[in-house]
Amino acid sequence: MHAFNKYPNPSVAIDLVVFGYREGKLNLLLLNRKEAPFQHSWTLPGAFLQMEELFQDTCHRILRTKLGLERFYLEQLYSFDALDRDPRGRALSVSYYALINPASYTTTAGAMANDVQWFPTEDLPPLGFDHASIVSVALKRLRAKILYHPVGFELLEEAFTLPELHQLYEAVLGVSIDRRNFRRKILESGYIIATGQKRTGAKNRHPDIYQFNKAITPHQFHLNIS
Amino acid sequence: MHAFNKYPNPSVAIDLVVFGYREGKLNLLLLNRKEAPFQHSWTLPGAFLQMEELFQDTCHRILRTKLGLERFYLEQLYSFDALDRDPRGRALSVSYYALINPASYTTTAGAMANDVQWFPTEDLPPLGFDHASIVSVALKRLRAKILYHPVGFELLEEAFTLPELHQLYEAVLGVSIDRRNFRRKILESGYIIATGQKRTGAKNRHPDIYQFNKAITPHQFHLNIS
DNA sequence: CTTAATTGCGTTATTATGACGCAAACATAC
DNA sequence: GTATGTTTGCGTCATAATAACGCAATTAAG
Repeated sequence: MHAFNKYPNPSVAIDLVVFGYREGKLNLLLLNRKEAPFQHSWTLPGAFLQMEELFQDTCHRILRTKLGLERFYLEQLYSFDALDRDPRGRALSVSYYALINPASYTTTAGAMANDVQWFPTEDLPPLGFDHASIVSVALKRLRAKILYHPVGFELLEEAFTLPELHQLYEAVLGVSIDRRNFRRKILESGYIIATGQKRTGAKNRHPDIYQFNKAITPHQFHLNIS
Repeated sequence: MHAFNKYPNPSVAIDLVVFGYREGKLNLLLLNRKEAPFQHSWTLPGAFLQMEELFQDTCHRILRTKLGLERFYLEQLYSFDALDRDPRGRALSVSYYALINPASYTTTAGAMANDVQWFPTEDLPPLGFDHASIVSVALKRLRAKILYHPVGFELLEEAFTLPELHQLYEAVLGVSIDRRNFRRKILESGYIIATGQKRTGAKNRHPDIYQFNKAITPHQFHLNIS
């Protein structure tokens, strides 16, 4: 496999915006770079696209090998092209975003895992390269997507309660949503099914445990947050 | 400007899905290739990204120089990465879609303009490369976008009537929309303003002429087609 | 001055939404 | 066992949005 046009080609990086929901807040997995440029700066985990790789292959390489993540939702975000986005020379970034459940993430599994840390999205450190713009686009995309498509579940355990899902939506969107109307909308969508079990332990009423309904045909629902 | 990572880099093509509204139908501008690969096949107009170019620069180069288009709406669509999408070797495609008003397009202005032709989207010829998938993604995007964002106007003249806009929406979405409810929704959105003039010539009642309201603050409207 | 077609405006039944009330469930304290 | 404080689950109701129409005004042609 080889490139073929007579002009020189830019480098192509794949950068990942990895979202996780922790302690009631939307978090981002950032990497502390060990080498220049942006040494000791926080950046999005990424890698250069290899000649034989699909974008998804590179994403999997980063998520699995470098970070030690096995289960994730992955979607292409946007491609970035600023001429000066990498001080080493011309480098495009084809960026993806991933949704993971942090509980299934052991921080020691991957090659980079020790240099990686969760940050709440509302309290991010300065980011190297143009990664702040990438994060901004990713947040906008996630907030738009979660209103109409069933992606919230990707950030939770397989079994979850409606109050948990409700708090997740409030954290992601940054607004407060009426608990009872939220329940009605989500249940009417058919995307979640009760398991019959209840989450025990709390000192108040034990909420029902639900699961994502994999059997349902994909469709939009409308959460209509104003 | 130069690439810098130690591995060879893939070629990066920019491919354009150019939409136009002609004779009551949504059309696509396709290019008949003069050289291999896919000689004599219809393809999306495109070019290779040059080292100093932004994606938009390449898009403008294609639209202005090659096709002779001056006014257009342009938005990044998606990036494509199949290993075999170009028989010459590894080539990514960062694709954009453009909305233009075909009436403002003289088919002789650009370098490629003579090899270019409009095709209704529901009757496309076989396309070279992976351009059929790109078109499919573009159609999906346009149909989703036109429901909530004011992009329909980009396909019409500056001055247009509500029946024209109505037919455009029906053509793009491929569904029939109640004329009177459509009028109400669009007018309530505030995105169009009456000029006070009427389109003359028809043998029936002359419809009012409207313009896109550039002064309005961007917001979503909900056309809610089911 | 009809006729046929299209535009613009309006009505109404139905549905969806937002803002709540309230009892059931649970652990803890008494 | 009973009371208390808190959260969950279910339901109500006024209001807004929607879908499905009716109908008169407007125009050129007959």
